[in-house]
Amino acid sequence: MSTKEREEDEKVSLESENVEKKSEVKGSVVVIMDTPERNKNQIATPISKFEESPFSNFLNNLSPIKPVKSAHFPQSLNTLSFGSIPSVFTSPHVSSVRESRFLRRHLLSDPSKPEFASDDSAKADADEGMLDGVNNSNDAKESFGSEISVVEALATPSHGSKLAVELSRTLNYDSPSTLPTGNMRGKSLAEFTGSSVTYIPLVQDMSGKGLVRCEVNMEGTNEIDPNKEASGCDWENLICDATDLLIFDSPGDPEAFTKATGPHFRPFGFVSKEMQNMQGSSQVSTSECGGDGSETENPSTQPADETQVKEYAETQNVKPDSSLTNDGMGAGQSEKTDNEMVSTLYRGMRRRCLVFEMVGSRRKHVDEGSGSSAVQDTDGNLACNEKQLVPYKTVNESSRCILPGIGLHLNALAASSKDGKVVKHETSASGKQLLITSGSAVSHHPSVTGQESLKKEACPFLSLMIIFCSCNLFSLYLYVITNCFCRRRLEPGEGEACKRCNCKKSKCLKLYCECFAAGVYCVEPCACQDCFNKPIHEDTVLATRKQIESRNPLAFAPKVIRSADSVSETGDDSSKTPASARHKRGCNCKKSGCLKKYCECYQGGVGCSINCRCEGCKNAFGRKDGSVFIGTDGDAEEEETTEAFEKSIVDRTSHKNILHSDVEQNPDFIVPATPLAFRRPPMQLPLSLKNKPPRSSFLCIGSSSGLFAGQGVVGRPDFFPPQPKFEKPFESIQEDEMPEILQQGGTSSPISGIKTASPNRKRVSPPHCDFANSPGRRSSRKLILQSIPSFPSLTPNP
DNA sequence: GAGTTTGAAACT
DNA sequence: CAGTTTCAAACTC
Repeated sequence: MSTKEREEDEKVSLESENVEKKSEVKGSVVVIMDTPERNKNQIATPISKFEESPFSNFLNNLSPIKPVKSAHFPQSLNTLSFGSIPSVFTSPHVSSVRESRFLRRHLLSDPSKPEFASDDSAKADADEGMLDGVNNSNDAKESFGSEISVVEALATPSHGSKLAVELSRTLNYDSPSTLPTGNMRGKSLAEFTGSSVTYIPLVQDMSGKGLVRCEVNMEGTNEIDPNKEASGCDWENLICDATDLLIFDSPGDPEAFTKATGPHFRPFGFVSKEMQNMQGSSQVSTSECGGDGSETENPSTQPADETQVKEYAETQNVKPDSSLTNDGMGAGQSEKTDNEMVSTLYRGMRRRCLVFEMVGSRRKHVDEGSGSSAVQDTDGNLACNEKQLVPYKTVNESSRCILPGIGLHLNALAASSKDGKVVKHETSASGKQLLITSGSAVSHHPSVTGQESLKKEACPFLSLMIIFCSCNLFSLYLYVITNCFCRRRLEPGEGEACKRCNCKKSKCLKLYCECFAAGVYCVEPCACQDCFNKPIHEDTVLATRKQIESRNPLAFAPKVIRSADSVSETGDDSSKTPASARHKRGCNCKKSGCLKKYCECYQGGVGCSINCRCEGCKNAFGRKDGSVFIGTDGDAEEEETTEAFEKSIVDRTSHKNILHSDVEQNPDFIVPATPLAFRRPPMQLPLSLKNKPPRSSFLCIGSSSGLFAGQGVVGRPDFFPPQPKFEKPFESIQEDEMPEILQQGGTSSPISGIKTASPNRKRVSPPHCDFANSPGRRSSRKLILQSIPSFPSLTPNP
């Protein structure tokens, strides 16, 4: 080519660039993008325009962050952030409500609407922005769920967190892929990366870390990921936590929740499960099941699809996900592009995993390329990411499936719960402690594998949060933080509660399996053989479950029914009710005298009842003949004990704490937590039946508390027999997550009848935490959850 | 950790 | 519904 030709070409390119710039500025979808390089160059101009905008100034003023290049900043905001930002702040309510609807939407919207985004940014309020945000949040949630595949889950978890994740992801990862549709995409990598990069600085700045990196990225890097990852800001932790909280808290929309939590939960998605998963995850970044959690959610749901899609995308350069791009990508796409495309695709395919996948892909790039400094940033983070990636890449489907994202989350929790120290470790390592400082912090672990990656992504999110906080969203921010604390506290207890089975012949598809019976998937800690109780085999699990339920509709209902009138945990009430609890079916003990855990009544911490056919009943909680007080009717005594017990509880800041203490006193206590897990009742199950097991982790929490209160009152105080296995799950979780409504909600479950009987029904309606109140009410939780957003009224209402 | 006991779950 | 078998947890050593 002669120089002349070159010049001409350059001219052409410049023109095209200008066109692009204009289009970008306008937010038009169609942008002519050629090569990444050009894009890089191009980025500057458009940005400059924005720099001067009042909005950008506003941002600059608001946040301590000082964009290395202000120009970038605005742009990033336009493309990425603002579309997504709203989502973050859109209170959980919004997310919960709208998530399902918009999940896919944001992909489209974001890309197409730079303007839109900008407008949104300008107007924090814009509904559209909120919606998009929601959409983003959805994705984030999902992804988050996978990571969390931690906790959500406190499962679940595990909703809100996803929002944050989503947000971050959209900002960081999504933006590149999603922003502009069509041509944008082709070129986008460069630009997007640029934009994303620009965005990153903001986040990093927030953390005070990586301006340099940002710049580096800006200059040349196609690899957004490294930077982003590298950005390991303190905020990450916060975000993660927040996300977790959000996730868990916002069970509101069942669908959204389901999506967010992931398919896993549908069948069993129990809170307890999540908890377990979380624990596992934290412990195991490497472990297949637990560790995978972060990755897993999607895998479980669509492992095969993912891989296939990914391969397809890579080989074909085709974007499987139509939503992502209208136009094909540029012919000369870099691998990154492909990867991102793929990731994007994944996103469409499986939302939750996206984040992780994204990370993985990026990481992949990084690995391929010279090790990016970014990675170094936080060893822990990196390690985590790698771990995630490894499983993701190498691990076959099964391994991935093992842990749904949520599951991972839960595992993390569990781990944390098990070993609070461990959790702390993680948190400390990442420097996340900001929020976690509280002693309860334990929980945070969820972060470990999945979370960290998420966290990194979240950084942008945080920055945005900060900005918005300034905009009267601060309250929301605080709320998130608060939730984080709460959540974490719970986690420990919950995590411990995780059930572990040792099934060898039942394939964990029979009620012999505690995990299955509890409505949770088996996790790493389980020593089961030929286990089918995993997200991978979701269909099988569901089918089996249905079958069992067809025989016995109450098969998965809590074995111990408590009809406590409980009062609010806060417990001022004298009414703290005694809880009357009984075993659903009664025991049939003949040799144990109902004094050992062989006896389900005893195990459940309840006395034997008329329903029992036991012989020589000596149940410490109450004999069949009623000689011992127990639960059912002897309110007076019970109340006293109960009150005392509750007092102790009340003193404790959170239920978790309670659990902790209880656990300490009585190790067994922990166990129950797992069962909670029913984060979600089996999807298809009729509400009436399914409701009982508190489906959502949140629910479980609430319910658990209720149960807890009831039980605690009755049996525990003095002699702690074994903690009721059944109820533990519920107990562990409690927390604020359960809105009263939920509790009150319906008593569709068979149990309800009993509950109603309880003496003190007076429900004071403490704001949140009434879980304790009505064990029975839980049954209808499912419905309630749907209708009610987990997040109370926090509504930030910007 | 292996073996025994126990009672629920599953089967007939 | 009752009897038997299977199963895995709980328990013991």
